[in-house]
Amino acid sequence: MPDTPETQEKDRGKEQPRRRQARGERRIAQLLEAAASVFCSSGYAAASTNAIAREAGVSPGTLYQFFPNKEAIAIELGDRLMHEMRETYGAALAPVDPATPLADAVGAVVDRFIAFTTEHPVFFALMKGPDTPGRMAEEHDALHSTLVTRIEELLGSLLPDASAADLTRMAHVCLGIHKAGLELVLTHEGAEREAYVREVKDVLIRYLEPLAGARPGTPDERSAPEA
Amino acid sequence: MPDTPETQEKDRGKEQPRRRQARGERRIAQLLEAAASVFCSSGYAAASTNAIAREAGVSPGTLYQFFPNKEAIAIELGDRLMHEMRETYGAALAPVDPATPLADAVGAVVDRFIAFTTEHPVFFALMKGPDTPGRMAEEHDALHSTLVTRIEELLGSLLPDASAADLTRMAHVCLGIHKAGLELVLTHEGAEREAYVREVKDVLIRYLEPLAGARPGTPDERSAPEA
DNA sequence: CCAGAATGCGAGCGACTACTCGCGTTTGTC
DNA sequence: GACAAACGCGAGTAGTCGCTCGCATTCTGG
Repeated sequence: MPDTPETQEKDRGKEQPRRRQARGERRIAQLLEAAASVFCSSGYAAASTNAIAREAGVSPGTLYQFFPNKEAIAIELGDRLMHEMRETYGAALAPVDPATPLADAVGAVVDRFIAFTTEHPVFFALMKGPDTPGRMAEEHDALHSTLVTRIEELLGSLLPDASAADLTRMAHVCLGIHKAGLELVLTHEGAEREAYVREVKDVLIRYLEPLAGARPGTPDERSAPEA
Repeated sequence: MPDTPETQEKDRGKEQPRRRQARGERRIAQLLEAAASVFCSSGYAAASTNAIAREAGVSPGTLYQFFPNKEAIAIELGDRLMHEMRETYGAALAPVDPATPLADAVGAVVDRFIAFTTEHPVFFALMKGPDTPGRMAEEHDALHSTLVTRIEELLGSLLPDASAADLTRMAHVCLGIHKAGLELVLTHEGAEREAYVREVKDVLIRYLEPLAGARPGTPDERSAPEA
């Protein structure tokens, strides 16, 4: 009889999450926190599961009680980060109000993403490295595509005559600038970090402003260089 | 008697390059080429010495006849790349003629670096990864510092009133933009690649142009967007 | 209170790594 | 042609990695 409840359970839910006690949930959170720390300082590939377990103060066997393999740790971490990002900054991904001045729109988006990344440095660490595993890269690509599409929409409202290829290219350039800026911002602290944030915004605004032409807004309000 | 010629040889020249036959030099070039290919597709850390030897069509033992360890392969590769870059594009690092229009100066430098990187993709691969070994990172930092200094000099001639901190920050931003642009350029081919090159130049020119103020040159000659 | 599940441990397994060693082959030199 | 040095090989070494397994402990539903 192949239809015993056990068999059905194993066949139906591909990876039915076994019943967890409160203790287990705490361990999972603890392990993910440790993994974030280790990933952040070593990158994904160089991070060893034994090191993660040690950082969390548990044995390797305990780690594998809650995660089937190393990749699953990164995936779960990525899922939680994505979820929190969508929950906290979902508005930053929404189509922008065409009445908003360009400088304000760019500034707001950059501020939000920089705030999220400085609070969760592991997010950048996992996205940067070329050593991220299969499903992780997929998630990254998905986020990347989402952002490119949003930027394309914004640019399309500014440049109705531009071709789709041009819009896509410009969107990729904007994302590239933002990513390079993130790296610079994260390597500085305090006032210097603030200065870099302003600089990144200026780069984006000056790149996009000539394209906007005669638009409503206050183009002179952009932050001026100290010189 | 510790002063036998053999002892002196071992003590004096730290790693006296043993006498090579023409065959050996060929093998070294062959191994470096194979290493470049493997580093390029896997990054430094993920590249295995056995894979490099296999790619070169030799045994692991042969590889270690010419290189003391894995790091030495990357270092020798880096040294040869640096040497070739300085030899070929040394002029691009020299102080710019203040009479050159900004757009031309930026365009020339970007063109040269992009040409070098597309011809030697392993250069970018080794510089990008966070997994590069000790001396490799030092070389990268040295090149980075050199470039920052050159850009600071250029910016200083444009903005005599700016503070040193501001100049350094702007130089880092310029380098970051260039690096991000390189990544975009390398992931495209043909006409699309050309379009990205133009875009990167525009980003830099529009970032720097407002700072130059009323300068001689032909500011309207910069490439216009297709829109 | 007690059976069974969830949790926890850490020695250990197989696979992979950078790297070595002993021995045979090729090459330059006198 | 002989001798030494350079070249070439590939099985083998020690170490690390992700991951497993058997067994002890703690929790929880009935």
